[in-house]
Amino acid sequence: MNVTHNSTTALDNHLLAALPNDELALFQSKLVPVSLKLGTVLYESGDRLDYAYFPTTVIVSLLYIMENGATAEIGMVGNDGILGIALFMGGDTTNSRAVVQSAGEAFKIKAQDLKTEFGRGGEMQKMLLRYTQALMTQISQTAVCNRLHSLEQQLCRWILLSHDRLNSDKLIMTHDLISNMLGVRREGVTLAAQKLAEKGLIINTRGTIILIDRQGLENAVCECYQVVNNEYNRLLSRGIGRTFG
Amino acid sequence: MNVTHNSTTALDNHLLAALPNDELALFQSKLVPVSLKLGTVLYESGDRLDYAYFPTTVIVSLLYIMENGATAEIGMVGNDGILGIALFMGGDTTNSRAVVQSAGEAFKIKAQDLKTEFGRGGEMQKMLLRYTQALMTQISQTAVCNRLHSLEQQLCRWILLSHDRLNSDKLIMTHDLISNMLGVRREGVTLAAQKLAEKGLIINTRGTIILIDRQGLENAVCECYQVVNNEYNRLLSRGIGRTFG
DNA sequence: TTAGCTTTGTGTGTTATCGCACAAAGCTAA
DNA sequence: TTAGCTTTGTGCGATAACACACAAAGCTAA
Repeated sequence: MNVTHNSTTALDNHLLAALPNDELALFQSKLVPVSLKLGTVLYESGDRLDYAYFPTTVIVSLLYIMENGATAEIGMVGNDGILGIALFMGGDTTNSRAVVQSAGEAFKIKAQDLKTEFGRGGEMQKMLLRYTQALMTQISQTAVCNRLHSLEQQLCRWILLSHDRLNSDKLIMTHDLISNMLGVRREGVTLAAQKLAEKGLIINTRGTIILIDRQGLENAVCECYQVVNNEYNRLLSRGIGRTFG
Repeated sequence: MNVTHNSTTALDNHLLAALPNDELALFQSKLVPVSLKLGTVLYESGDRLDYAYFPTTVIVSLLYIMENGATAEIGMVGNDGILGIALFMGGDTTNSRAVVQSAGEAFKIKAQDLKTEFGRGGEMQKMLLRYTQALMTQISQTAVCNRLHSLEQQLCRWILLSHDRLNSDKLIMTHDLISNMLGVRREGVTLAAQKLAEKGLIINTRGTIILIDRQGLENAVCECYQVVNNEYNRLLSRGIGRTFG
């Protein structure tokens, strides 16, 4: 293969890992490993999608961008999911920007190949639809969380979501970037992160948040986190969150 | 038919109307007309779905309910859509409460019948998936709107969304109910509605909001409204919104 | 017509977040 | 080591929405 620095396998993506062996075998030749850097934009809002991506170690944020440039995250996709849902849902284009929030690896597949596989109507189709429903739950819970919960709680949620999709306790992420995800001011993130640090849950260093008390964060987070986690577990019968670290 | 008070036809639902005649013909015998009163709960969060519903004149809100009883709407479904997406997406249960926001008519279909039709993979399947994507856009836009826009703008948006799905300029709706939808205080809705009334866009009467300047509301609303409208038009090639009176 | 209920209107003080300005600290490369 | 850039910390006034309390107005049914 032409990319040698990708050390992950298709099985590192939960969706692919859940496929029956024979379906995955057929599919696997279409998968091309790619390495994605922080800040890479996989899709811009309105783009026609040429590829879908199955993350293994990369984490991608789905952002909506307003006319005035303000941004807010509607969902986060890591090794639990796929990017490019619009392909099989029928839209071909997306309304969100997909941007790499944490550098890492993924497998990409040509749009037409994914559509063909989906059209076959096998286990792959069922799984993609169940994943889409889980993502809808995540987006919905983001909507109500944005409405009803404090910034500190939402930051907890965001840190936990990231940590679940990461094999590390270090989130390489500035407050400024987080503020773009959460759709709040940078200073607001700094204040909230300070409060979490005072409680001994994280350590703030320049450009990095170090998670030191995962259980404490789970105690501090709003219910939204667990609701979404439960739904992923139920629909994909393969946990994220607690099944890590 | 055993229900005589339903004067609407399947074609009053945009999804059904968009089906090829032969597909609709096969399907139509499975559709049972129902009349739904304000406040009726079609699904409770966590319920297994026994029926799906195609609204013709009824409007249904999808609400998320928090542990402390607080509620917030994630989406609104009228004659533009269907209730019971989880059936074909594979979940069988839903995380939201579906509650009648404006009384009216709908056609219901047994869960298994909808699944069977979806499994056939015809135009019906494509249409349901495209609708689901449009609904995802609505939910996503709700998430960012909750984060970034003022209550007054959001009330505008909510009134316009309702009006689009209604053949009337009178929204029979108390401020208290609206506050549950928007996830804000009742007093907040009263204040915002007063501001809109001062601008001559609506008239507030007890239990009813009368829309008197639709264009004015469209000027006052945030971009979120039109973004969602455009996506429905694009995906379902049948407008809501401007295509009404 | 009156009593009771629902719905809307209003006042007061509190809190969370915002917007802006700028200082302090930490990296990086000449 | 220093200069310049990035990132974080902090202060302050403004604003939007909150919580609570209660008055006023509008319906409805005895």
